[in-house]
Amino acid sequence: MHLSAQEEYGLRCLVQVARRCGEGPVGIAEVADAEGLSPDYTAKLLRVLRQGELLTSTRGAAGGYVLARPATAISVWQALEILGGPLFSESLCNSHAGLKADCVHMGDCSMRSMWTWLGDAVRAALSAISLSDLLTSEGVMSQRLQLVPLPTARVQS
Amino acid sequence: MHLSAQEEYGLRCLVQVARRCGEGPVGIAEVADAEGLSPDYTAKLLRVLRQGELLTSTRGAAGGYVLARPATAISVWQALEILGGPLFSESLCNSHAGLKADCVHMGDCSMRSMWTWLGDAVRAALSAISLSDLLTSEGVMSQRLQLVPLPTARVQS
DNA sequence: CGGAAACTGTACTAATATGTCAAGATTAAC
DNA sequence: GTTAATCTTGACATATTAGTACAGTTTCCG
Repeated sequence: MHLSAQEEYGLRCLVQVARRCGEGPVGIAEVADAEGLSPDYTAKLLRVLRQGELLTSTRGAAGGYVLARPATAISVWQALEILGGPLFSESLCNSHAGLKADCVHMGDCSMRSMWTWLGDAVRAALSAISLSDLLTSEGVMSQRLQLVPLPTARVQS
Repeated sequence: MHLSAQEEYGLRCLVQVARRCGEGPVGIAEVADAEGLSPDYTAKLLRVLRQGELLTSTRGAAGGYVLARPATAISVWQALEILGGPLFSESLCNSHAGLKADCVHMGDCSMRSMWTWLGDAVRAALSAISLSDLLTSEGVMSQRLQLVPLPTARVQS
């Protein structure tokens, strides 16, 4: 269970645009420089975010990207969904059927409950964090998150 | 943020062994058949689990695998850690430095707080679910998990 | 206009993950 | 002992993901 490169870098690029909100369109070169990525790769990531309707672009000289909505109205979850898809969905069952046409557990699968539950939990957690929340320092962010109790799930046996 | 094939299939193979606990060593062919995977691939997955010390094997005729510990003493998290590594660790920063030697956010990174927090939450949640919990039906599992409140994180702005 | 700045699209190469294969090693049973 | 069943290992082929390259299009500005 890993973050993909596109999710990690894509989110960082999105935050860079958010950080410059109100200063006019942000150029690819500017974001690339701020993140230490190649302009070509940065262009690709910003393109994905634009196609996902999280950014809008203006072309031509002095062009660039701006957020499609206020930073408070874009959640980390929305960004991740566009950059890498959901943690768990019914497609996991379809794509992990092994050699068979359908997964052997299609009828009844205790793991499916677990993944669905975990996916819901992660989605809920990351939906509550907006891009604007990330425009702070690590210390402040850490403190804010500490105010939230961790999900100490305990299965009732 | 996806489950890797090794995590998904590996966990399923581990559960198959757990399910046959007490019936003597479980063969690769038996697990492969139960999961609809090729014997070769199944062998690879069981190997990883053995190297991670979740299974022990006996070689030769009538050989096979058994759990290294009782099913109640193996958590889903432990299995996932062996099969695919952690969701987030310091290595994410090192491996996502872009073109630079170090990540440009090495000093201060609000996202690092977030990933650490999420990683801790997922670890806590999956550490509380044991292999024996998965030896039930989807309906029962679903009900049990419903008793657990989802982590409805809310960042205090 | 004409040229420079800047995004767009597609194709390509490189790295990683997925899954297969074959030869080797160990044990039970006869 | 010999044989057959069974795990072990490392190398390999394939698929997916990561990242690069470059020619094309749009807009600003003189």
